[in-house]
Amino acid sequence: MNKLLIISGPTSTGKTKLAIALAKKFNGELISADSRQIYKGMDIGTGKDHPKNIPIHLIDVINPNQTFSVVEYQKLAKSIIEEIYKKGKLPIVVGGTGLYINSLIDSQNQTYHIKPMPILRFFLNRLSTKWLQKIYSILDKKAFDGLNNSEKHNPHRLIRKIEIKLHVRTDLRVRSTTKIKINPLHISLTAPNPYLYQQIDKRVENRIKDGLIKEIEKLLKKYKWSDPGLNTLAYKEFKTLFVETHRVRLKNNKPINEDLILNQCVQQWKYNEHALARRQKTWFKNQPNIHIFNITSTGCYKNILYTITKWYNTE
RNA sequence: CCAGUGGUGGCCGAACGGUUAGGCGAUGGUCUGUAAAACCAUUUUGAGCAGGUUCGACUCCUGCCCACUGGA
Repeated sequence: MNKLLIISGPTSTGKTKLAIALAKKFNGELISADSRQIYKGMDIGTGKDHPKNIPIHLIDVINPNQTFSVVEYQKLAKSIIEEIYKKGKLPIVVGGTGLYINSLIDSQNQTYHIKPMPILRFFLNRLSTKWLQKIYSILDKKAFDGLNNSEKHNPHRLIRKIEIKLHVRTDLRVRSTTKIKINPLHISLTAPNPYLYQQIDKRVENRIKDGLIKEIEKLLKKYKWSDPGLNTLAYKEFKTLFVETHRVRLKNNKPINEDLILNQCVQQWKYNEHALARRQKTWFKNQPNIHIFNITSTGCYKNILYTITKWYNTE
């Protein structure tokens, strides 16, 4: 059966490094499952720091002003996986975007075939959460009452639910997208929060040194802050810095302390990365059929290798 | 040494003579076409120190300590 190896985990646990080593060992080809590295030109901030001679699929596929979503990811990734099978190699999916990974292994019960309706979204986007709740509860009272608190207050989620409810039921028969059966192994790395935070902070500092600010300047020549790509950690935190310095340059009054603002942005960025890591941990923690390894425990990599080898050698 | 200003929960920061805002952080969680997104919950009473006024003080008064600013 077609095997699919997945390496996931929160940010800065060393997924890519591990995946590269495994690709060499098992004759594999890498596919990124990273919702940010798909953007071209966002290199330092999203950490595309793997060796140049190792190709990874699904990095640099769109521009920061283009929208992208799981469904596009699913389509692209699936076709790449099939090609890799044709070559007789092992596809290795590596990344921290849990939703993207799930779209590859758990393809049942999905509403992905229901397309977004831009006009509808345009209107719903300017309504308050209260109104969205009202609309959804009118459309489907039972489903609305069944929502938990967090979903009830989440405008994004409510809009999509309304969209699904309103969609014209033409293609209700879900065309089965899975032509091939796969046998996945999901390996996920983790580490205690204090350790992760330390790694994250270190990496953040390095990215500043590597010229992140220059990269942002370059991006801003072509793109706007409101473009989807720029709503990303490592970029969005610096919006105040750029907006402030720009404003001051225009008015030319009261020199501001740029270093101070820069430091504040960097601190905010670190905090946001911490929160991201936490969210990723709670996501992966609850996935079925996942093998989680703590990278700070002894024999971790040996155990991973053992698990993979066992799976790799079965039919 | 004198004067002014100020000392609030892990941090920032309000209001107020009588149920202590809010933000950040931290922690746990939600999730199926924006996911590095968006969202939920928990962090329940602390006022520099010592007194005093008051039925009641974080809030008013006195002394001391500390910080910052200005003056000698």
